[in-house]
Amino acid sequence: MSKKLTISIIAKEIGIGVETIRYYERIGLITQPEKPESGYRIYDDEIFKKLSFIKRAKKLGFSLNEISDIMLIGNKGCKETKKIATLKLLKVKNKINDLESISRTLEQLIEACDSNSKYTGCPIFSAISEK
Amino acid sequence: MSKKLTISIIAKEIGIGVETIRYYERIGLITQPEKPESGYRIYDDEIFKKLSFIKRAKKLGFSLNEISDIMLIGNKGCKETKKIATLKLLKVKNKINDLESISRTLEQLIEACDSNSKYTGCPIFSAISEK
DNA sequence: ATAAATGCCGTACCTTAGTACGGAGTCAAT
DNA sequence: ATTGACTCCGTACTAAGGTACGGCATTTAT
Repeated sequence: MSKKLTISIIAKEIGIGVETIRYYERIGLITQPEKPESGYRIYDDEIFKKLSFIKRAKKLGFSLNEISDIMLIGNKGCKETKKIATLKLLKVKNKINDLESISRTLEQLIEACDSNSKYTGCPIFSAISEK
Repeated sequence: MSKKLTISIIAKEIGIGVETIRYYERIGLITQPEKPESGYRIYDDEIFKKLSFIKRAKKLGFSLNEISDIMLIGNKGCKETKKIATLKLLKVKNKINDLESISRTLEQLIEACDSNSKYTGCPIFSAISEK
């Protein structure tokens, strides 16, 4: 007989924690499998697809909530899924802009530290202090 | 007599919540001012400088913990402050890279949705599904 | 003088995505 | 048969940065 797909087998295979799977079940992201009288979860192969889907979607920056929506919409609601992705893209781009502005400022300040004579205090501290 | 600098005056002036100031005091980011027998916090002008400092440092992406460190180091520990800023810059750049990769992928997927014939399902869903 | 506004404190709650724990039951191997 | 590994469940905890609440005291304005 082939090995039973217990939660730790799945977790190891996918590369996440047992508790993470239980957590996904708790929040309804995946459904709990039928359990025999022992009470142990026994999964079928579908779980690999689902957890891999979640893993890949997470890499694309989607939150578990968004992933839940995308899975519910499925393969037929392209318009809705595109909308979710478009909103996400917008948020990502805004975030990039914010971070790039921060990055530029930090670079300048660090540069100023390097070319700093000892007598004028810390350019970074001064920049944050100054009105 | 000039107005007493109560917590709500300060909060309004700086543009943060009263609870936020209390929170900053709780975590030791700023010190609670002396309180007269009434028990009310009465601030002096210094608080404006400190809260403005915090606000600006937050805009530069520093966490409250980092801000606490930077304030403690003050104007004379440029080397240390520069180190904090350099680490932050690194983290910011890494984050930007992550987000840019996500952004590119999302753009491609959204594009694929636009040029999608009705019969092939949702390119976004497919992309996340596919092994 | 009285009512409204503001203040106090401690605690709980929020978000997101998990992680940890404790006590009990079960499964696999020796 | 017993040990050790695995599983169950519910609950609490984590990070970070706050926000909200309840009950009471005080201050300010009318």
